[in-house]
Amino acid sequence: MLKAIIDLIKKSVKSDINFDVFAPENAVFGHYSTNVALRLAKIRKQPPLEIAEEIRVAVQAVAPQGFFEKIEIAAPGFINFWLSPQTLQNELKEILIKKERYGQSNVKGQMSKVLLEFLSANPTGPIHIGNGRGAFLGDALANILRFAGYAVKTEYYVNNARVSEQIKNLGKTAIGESDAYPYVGELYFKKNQALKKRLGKLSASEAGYALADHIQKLNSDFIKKKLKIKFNDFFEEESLFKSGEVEAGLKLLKKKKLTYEQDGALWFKAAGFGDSEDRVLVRSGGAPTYFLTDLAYHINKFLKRKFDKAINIWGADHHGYAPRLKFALKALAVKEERFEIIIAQFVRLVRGGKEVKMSKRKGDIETLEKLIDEVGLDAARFFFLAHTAGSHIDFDIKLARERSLKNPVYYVQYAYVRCLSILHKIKNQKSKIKNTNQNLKLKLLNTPEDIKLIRELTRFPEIVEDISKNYQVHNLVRYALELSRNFHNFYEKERVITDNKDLSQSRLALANGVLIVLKNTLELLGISLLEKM
RNA sequence: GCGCCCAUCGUUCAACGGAUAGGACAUGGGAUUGCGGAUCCCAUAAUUGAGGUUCGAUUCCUCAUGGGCGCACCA
Repeated sequence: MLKAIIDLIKKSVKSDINFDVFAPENAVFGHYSTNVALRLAKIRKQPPLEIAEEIRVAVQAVAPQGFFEKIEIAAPGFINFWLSPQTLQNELKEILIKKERYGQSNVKGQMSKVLLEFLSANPTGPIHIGNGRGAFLGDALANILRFAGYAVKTEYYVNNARVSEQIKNLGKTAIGESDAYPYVGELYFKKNQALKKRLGKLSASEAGYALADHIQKLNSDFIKKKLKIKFNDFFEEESLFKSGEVEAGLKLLKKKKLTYEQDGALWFKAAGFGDSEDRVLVRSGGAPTYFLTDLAYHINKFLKRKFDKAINIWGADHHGYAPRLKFALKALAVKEERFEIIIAQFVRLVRGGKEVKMSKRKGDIETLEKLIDEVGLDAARFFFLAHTAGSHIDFDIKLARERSLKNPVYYVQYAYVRCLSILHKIKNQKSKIKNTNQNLKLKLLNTPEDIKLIRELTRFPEIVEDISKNYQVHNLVRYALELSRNFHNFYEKERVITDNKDLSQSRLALANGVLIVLKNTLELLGISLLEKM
């Protein structure tokens, strides 16, 4: 379809034009629609409806016999396409053959090696609810990108540099010289007096480093066992000092004449690359800033490990920092399209309609662990993944608990269980219906419910492909809900097990298709597949 | 003061610049003799305001209003 359209355009227009082929939200406009005639109208100085008709004829000429049910033209100039039942039935066959590979693709050529960094909570305290958003988003996005054919590594950056202010302050807190992190005693020393004793003998910097190590171990353990998120690597900031990469990074910047000294500090000429002001790399006391080590970290990502692309998921409180790093990488000739920062807006915590103000006073931290204990991992994960990263969302803890049984995640899981239940029933009945792809009479799947359900299944690869480009993971959550709805609807109106053996056989194939796609979807999202509920 | 993000049914979230703005929760009705009722069907209900660009604007631009977050030789 695209080919016919593009060929036609090439013949008639010299300049490039942008047009879309999309699946309309409203089913009355067909399975696919295009606005190409509208876009072409001005260039060709011709009425859109006339162009649309021309394209319709051209598409029909190259389409295989019976591929489309119909192609209609609608004012002001859309061309709407309906796939024939036969086309859809063939696609169902594809699903049954490809199974868990259905929707998978291979990215060839450039930009296929991707580093996805996310979560990266400071090792100065527990992981809180706000971190949850980036955590689930990163994990699901990694799954989706891998499925779409990218070679993805996931990484968690541990900010544990001995020389950093935060580690020193953490250390001071540990040895009783500060109360910068007032919850430390309650959370980490109360049940571990030995740790407190051990740290008490150390300098602030060493105590901070050791405590950060202890905290990070607890956090990593939580991530692995309770969040069920696996990282390929935990990359330690401190390691950049040990390896000499911080020094090397500094040398590189100096060599490129991107630095200067002023007020005893070393500055990076960020303003020259579009930043609002220059930035400090080395403080007047001689200590490197976070910016310098972070830059060394990104030099490591791009120049040492040679990732084609680095995607960072950050909380909204870091958005002001993003331009600095972007401009610095630009100065080092790292192409802009190789670096992507996804800003996840804050989650506003609400309890029974009232905002919960996060405070560092002890016992007042809304940890992600507490939330998961209250509402369950699947429900929490589904909630966070359901919204686009840019929106400011409210999380009502009270409501989440009260309504945990009404969480939409169960709607999806129930669809899966229901589907599975039918297949088990057939198996147990030792019926004559066989679970096989041989001699299927898929043309029997011709009721509106059959067609609608198959069509929904065939959207899966398109959704995955879109997300691999726009990173809008919430679209897959919405798809999971829509597919489930379609299945529940189908279930009410049609039967899988009927008196007609051939029809039953075909419907069984359809149920298998639903199971396959639903499984693929939930696995990408990281939502559990339940056998029964 | 400057910058980034957000504003959509009662509530909470969707909608690559496309056609009749979609779902969930809440509210009000309805669905029993067959595959699991954690389901299905129906109804009520929304684009913050004022301009602009466009064949077409919830979407882009300007201003206003109201929120979130930044603006360190913290991370």
